[in-house]
Amino acid sequence: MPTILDVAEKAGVSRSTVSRVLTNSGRVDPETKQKVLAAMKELNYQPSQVARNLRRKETNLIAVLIPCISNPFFGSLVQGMEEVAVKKGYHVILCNTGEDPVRQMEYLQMLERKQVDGVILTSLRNPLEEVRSYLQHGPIVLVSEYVEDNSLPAVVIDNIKAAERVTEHLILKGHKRIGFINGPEHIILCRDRQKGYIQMLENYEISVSHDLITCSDFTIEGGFACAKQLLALEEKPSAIFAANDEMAVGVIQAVQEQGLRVPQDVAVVGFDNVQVSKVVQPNLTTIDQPIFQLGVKSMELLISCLDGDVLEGKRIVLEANLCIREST
Amino acid sequence: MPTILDVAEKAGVSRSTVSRVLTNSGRVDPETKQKVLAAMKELNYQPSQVARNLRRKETNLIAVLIPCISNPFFGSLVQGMEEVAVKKGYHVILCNTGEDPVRQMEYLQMLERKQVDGVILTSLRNPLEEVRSYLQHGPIVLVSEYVEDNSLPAVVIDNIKAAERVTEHLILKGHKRIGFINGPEHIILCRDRQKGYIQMLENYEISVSHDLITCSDFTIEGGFACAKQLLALEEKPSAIFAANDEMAVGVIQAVQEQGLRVPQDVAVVGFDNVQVSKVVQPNLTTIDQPIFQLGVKSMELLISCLDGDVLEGKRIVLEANLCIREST
DNA sequence: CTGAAAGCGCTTACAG
DNA sequence: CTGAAAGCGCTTACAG
Repeated sequence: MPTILDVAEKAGVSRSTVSRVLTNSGRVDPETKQKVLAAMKELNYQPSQVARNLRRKETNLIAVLIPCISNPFFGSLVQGMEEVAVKKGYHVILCNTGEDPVRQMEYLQMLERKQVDGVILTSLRNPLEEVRSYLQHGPIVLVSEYVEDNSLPAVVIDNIKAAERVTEHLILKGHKRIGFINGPEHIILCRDRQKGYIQMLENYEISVSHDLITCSDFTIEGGFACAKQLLALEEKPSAIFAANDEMAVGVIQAVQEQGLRVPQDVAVVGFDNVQVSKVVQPNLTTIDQPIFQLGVKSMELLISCLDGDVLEGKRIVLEANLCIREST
Repeated sequence: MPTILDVAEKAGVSRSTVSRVLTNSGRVDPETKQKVLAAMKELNYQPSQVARNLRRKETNLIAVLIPCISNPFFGSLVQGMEEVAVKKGYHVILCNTGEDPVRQMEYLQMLERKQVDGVILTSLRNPLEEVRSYLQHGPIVLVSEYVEDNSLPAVVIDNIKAAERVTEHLILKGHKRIGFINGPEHIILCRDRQKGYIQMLENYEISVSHDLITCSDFTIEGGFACAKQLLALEEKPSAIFAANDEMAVGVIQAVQEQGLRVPQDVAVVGFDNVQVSKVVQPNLTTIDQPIFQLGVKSMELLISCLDGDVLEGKRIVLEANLCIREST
């Protein structure tokens, strides 16, 4: 592989000069520049990114930590991030945590070892203190996740408001016994969705019944199991709100398995508006989460940090609308 | 940030020695080692990966080029790759090409610039010659894609055989007019699926009717449009085989929109066995492609190349079985 | 406008 | 078992 020195020799200049044309910095005589360019072409020269990185103390790499890339929600999120990153001269290192706190910390160490310039987190599985200690090595941005004290910048939707909308929609349709299937409770956005659900019931002076509130794992199977449990209650719910679309699909399957109809016997609402919501029969009423945009904005935010912007505690909130289809 | 020199000073040794304990190479007096370890701990030292990379001329990074990470098929594929990579001390750089040949070449340049040690490609959108010219800079492995001359190692399924199985299954169910909706024809695996379809028709001496063969883009909408076209024929097909599950979902929607039933009026088969195949009603008969395993094997193959194995032209073929459900 | 020199933070023969 | 020295391939003040 030719190095910068080979180019310099071939062009009859010093490597400083080659470097200048490489980085387009400093004044270079146009004629000299042509000679250098010609030499580079002739040798088929490509600068070593690693050497440049060591010198400049940057990597142009961003670590993106997500629970599971085979989940379409995270797929869209990462897609948004990647497009922005490439446009700005960065690349994305994909880090599947499998929700494992240990692996999350291992990936965070990439920041410390100067393997990446910054990190985007989609879920916080470790004490905030510990995560924050990595900030000395580079910026960290949260997406679809945030911390109450705003000590880390975040890009989110208003999950409380979204869940309120869903609940109000069901109430206005005449439902009073509304089941709720939440995701894992350690996730703040799940707690928010539950808050919104409860808040809106209270707004309409509907008593909150705790046997109607269940909790699962964001999978079809999980939603199915919770729905069976809810449908086995003395006083069955006439509507079920699941905290994501996959679980809502499981709910529909459980309802139909009991010989009941959606929405006539049980109305169902999901959350996210991923592809399955338009495939399942009946099509799912859901919250249209701007997944791709969440990815875009989070990467833009991170890169603006890297460019020197200070935005401790900045929180960007995107709009998420209710998308009414056949299941309610 | 502390460097190796800071550690050396604190421990009262040379940086060579620190480096030796860092890399666990060469003989180091146990006592000296303890001193060094203690100094590292005290300074909270982490070696710079970039400096090590420059010196060792490796990056421990793999570029994975895929058309679109928000597609669950590629999500599962990448998940398999990432797990293997991390286990072996590598990280994955995610490269979304959007099927754009120009972007594909740009990403390939990462190999030349020594930003990555190797590349995995899921689709070849550029002349083989050009892609092969990058081999001088590092290994390239294909997955779910291959080249006829085996000049690049590949991990695949036997798409001809799989399509034959599908077609035979339909024939044995009594179907004689079987529509086929293929993916983009420039993709070799699509050409193979079509070959299998035609081959099996010929085996059973069923004439191949070219108005029954259509071609689309692997999306639900694309499958829907092709199905409408097929269903508008004078002699309608009694079964439709789509080259992936998304298009098969579109087929089911088109059939049902016409007031026809699946499978009684039109049987439908997909390909891949992704999540939607179990959500759509009726559940889809499909080819169960070992997606995650394709990812695993391709990364293992690439890393074995990096470890020095020579495997030009190696082709690994995984099993893919027919998964019969309600749509046939 | 251009070059000589130092330095980014490691690793690795080579001596001892 | 340990250290001094060279070097990976760039970039960047500093002189001129």
